Amino acid sequence: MSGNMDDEYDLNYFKEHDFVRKKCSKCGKFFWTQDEKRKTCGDAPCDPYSFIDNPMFSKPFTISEMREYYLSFFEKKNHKRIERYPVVARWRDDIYLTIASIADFQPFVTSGLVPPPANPLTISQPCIRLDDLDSVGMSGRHLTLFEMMAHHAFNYPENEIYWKEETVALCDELLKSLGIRKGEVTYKEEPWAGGGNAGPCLEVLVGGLEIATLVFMNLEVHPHGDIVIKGEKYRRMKNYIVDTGYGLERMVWASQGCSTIYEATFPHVLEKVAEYAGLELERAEEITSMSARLAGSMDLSGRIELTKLRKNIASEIGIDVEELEKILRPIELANAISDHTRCLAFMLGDGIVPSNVKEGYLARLVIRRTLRMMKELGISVPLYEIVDLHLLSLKDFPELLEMRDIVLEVLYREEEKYKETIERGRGMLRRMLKKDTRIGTEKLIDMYDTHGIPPEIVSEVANEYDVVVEVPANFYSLVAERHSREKMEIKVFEHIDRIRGLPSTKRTYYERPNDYEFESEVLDSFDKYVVLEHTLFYPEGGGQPADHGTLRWDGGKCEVVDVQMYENVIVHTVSGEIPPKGTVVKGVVNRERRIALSRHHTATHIVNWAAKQVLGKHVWQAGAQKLEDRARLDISHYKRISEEELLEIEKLANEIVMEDRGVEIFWMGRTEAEKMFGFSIYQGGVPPGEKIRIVKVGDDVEACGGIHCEETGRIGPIKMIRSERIQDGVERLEFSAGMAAINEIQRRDTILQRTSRVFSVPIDVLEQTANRFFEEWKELRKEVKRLKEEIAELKSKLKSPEIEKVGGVKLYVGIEDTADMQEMIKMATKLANENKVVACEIGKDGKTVIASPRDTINASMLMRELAKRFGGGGGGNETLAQGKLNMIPSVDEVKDVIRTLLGR
RNA sequence: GGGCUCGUAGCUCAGAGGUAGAGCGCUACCUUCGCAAGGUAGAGGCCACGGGUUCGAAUCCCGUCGAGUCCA
Repeated sequence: MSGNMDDEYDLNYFKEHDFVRKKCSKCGKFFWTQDEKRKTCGDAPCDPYSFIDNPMFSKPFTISEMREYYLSFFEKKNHKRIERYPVVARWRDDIYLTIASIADFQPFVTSGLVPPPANPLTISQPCIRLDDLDSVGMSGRHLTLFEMMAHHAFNYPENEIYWKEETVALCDELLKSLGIRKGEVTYKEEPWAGGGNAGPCLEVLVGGLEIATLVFMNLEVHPHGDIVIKGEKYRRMKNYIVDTGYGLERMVWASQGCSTIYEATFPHVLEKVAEYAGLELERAEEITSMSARLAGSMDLSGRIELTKLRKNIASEIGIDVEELEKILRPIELANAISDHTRCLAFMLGDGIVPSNVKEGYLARLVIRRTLRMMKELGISVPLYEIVDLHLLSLKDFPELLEMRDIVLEVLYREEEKYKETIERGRGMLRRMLKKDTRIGTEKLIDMYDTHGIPPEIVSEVANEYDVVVEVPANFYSLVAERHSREKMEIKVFEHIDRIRGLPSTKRTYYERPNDYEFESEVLDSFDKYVVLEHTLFYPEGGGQPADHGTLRWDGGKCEVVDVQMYENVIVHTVSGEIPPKGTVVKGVVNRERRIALSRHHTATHIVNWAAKQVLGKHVWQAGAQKLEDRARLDISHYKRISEEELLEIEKLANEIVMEDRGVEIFWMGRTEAEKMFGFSIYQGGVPPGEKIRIVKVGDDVEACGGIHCEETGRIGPIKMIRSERIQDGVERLEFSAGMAAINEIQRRDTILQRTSRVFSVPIDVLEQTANRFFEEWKELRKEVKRLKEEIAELKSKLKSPEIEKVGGVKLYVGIEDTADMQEMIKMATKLANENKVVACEIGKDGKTVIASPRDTINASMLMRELAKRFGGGGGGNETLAQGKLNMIPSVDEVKDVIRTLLGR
């Protein structure tokens, strides 16, 4: 760490309020305190918790009370209260979940590009962090979901709101007002870095607990930076940000002085969960409290520390580790279950659909983890009931309750699905164990990786067969090894450096969406690329493919086959000769293609909206692609879309078309747009920049850079083609719009017409006719099979007299005129089985079947010998062989082959 | 986005180039006062679909559709 950070903390506020800077006698870090006698920094593991059974504040607070107290405190201090953001970070493409309050304002507000929604502001932001999953429930202080209360000030060179002095003063005043006594707060110096930014930071410690972090973000990663933190070079930013984070649940915990944060945060759910599990929490109160206190003084990360923790606590209390484990484990599980279900209430309530991809996978991870723990604890009520307890009690978040029906159904389905997976796995294991009683590491990994069966289940089933399974300690890293990452190739334009010197291309396609011809100067041209001063050609983006067309100039012409935008420079890829630099070219955009693409684009917005109406608010665009003849829209949804729903979506979409609504397109400040329309504007990803382009189609509002129809009526008909499940939890809708829809409808109609002609029936009865034919065909097939057997029976009886003896074996050779393979097999096997005859049936086309009784002649060898002699191929087993001969042998020739075979 | 599995009787699955199978369930009969159970016989298969390789494909290869699962 660079030494020049030290004076960052030398604040007047500290000096004026009797704070002194000290060096922790244990960890050696510096901290500020009003307590002359204090030697340690106040943080774990240097100090133990002192607030348990000894509340830090003047009165106990509930979550609601503390949140309101905090927010109104800062409101009184001229901060604007801001509504919370969703826990799924839709406005960002670098993280799935909201992990901190500052995440709400990254990257555009923090970089200075976009003004904040208010300045300064205060917020209580629910955040989800899944990195410490293993500690949740055990440590007494880890939660998957917590509320980060914060006040933020965004300072610019020309406009400073406030900085370190005021931030610390506000913090100190807040804590004083809560009843903290002088000398009980320490401010520990701890430089902070993360996400490309860094800065000095003070950790606020009370009673051994870190309740807040005051970050002064003023550095950014830079290759020539002069400040080094954690091995990275940073430099000062022009703007600097007060990024505070107060742990709501921790403050409530400190105010109550109960054993764990779980008791402070969701006491009612915890009680219920204990009740479901038949636990009596009071009886273990003393041990829990002791354990929590000790856990506080430990830095928990990873398994090893946890076992160490157990040992310490056990020796402290004076019982052995197993005994302690038995008492603590169920309580820890109850804690974790209560926590995870609260996390799920927010995840699903904010619209995450469990899936095997993206944020949906994280939701599934939490769901399955919870189910496993519920099973271990012997809870038989369904998962959704526990989540429902949270939904009903989270009165400060009525928006979650609005999603209740969907959330509960999703959870019900997930639980059923998981049960099925486990059941299937058990079946597989039982079958496996019947054959092979060894289960190696390889098999274990395979079961988990391929079928999702965790090692616990494998051991459990193996125990039924008295098979001991050894689970390697590094099991999950072995799984990870299997997925050794292949690096994705990021396509970078090869001539990017040449392009960088050029001015941004003027994009006239936005102003003149109905023009297809223009003239412009060639700013640069090389290889097969052309850059113009301005262009009507739309570059690929937002799921809309590039325009095609032609460029003409004095003495030349070329086809535009692709258009891309690199750093605001639009590059036309052409085939044919290229216009020389400096010439003026006439560009003509392919009109049909452009119209088809824009129809599909506008239609995509409408279909997305319609799908939300029909399926629910959790529906979110997961990707989209427009083509000339159709468009694809991927949406998040937790079950298959039924035929009826698809028709309903189609109807709704076409209604919007027929209402012929105007499509409004305008540019708007990002923050303002988010405020006005919500985060649902980011359906197709997050566009960069301060101003974003808003496209309103009917009631659908999205940030979108695409080219659209001016009225919905211009889209023409929208025809849903099909829905497809592309991932678990992601449905793809395929549809055509405009002329493409007409083509699709006509294509389908033609198929119907022709098919009904095949059956000579009207279209109306086509389905029942096809059904009838299929049923009859199946009947006839059975009938034919029965008849063939009957024929074979009869024929084989007739053949008995023709049997003759060759070299000690009875032989029948028949040349069949009409029989097919199946029939010949039946005849031959009958002769072989009932009359102990080597039967050789040869069809007119050379297809041959040989059946031989055991201990006579190997049918397969005979077949191969015949094939060798007469051309063709074939084989089989000892008693039955099939094949095809190119020349049909006479009976005598067959006998001859048999004689030589027997002679050997 | 990437990887790995799997689609065979109503259900659970075996078969892994050579005549499509087992258990449960179903139907009928036998046994019983009746039920449970047992015995006997039987029905029930576009082996997901479309191509290819082969004398021959449920089986091997490619594609499509459907399902499961792990990783990011």
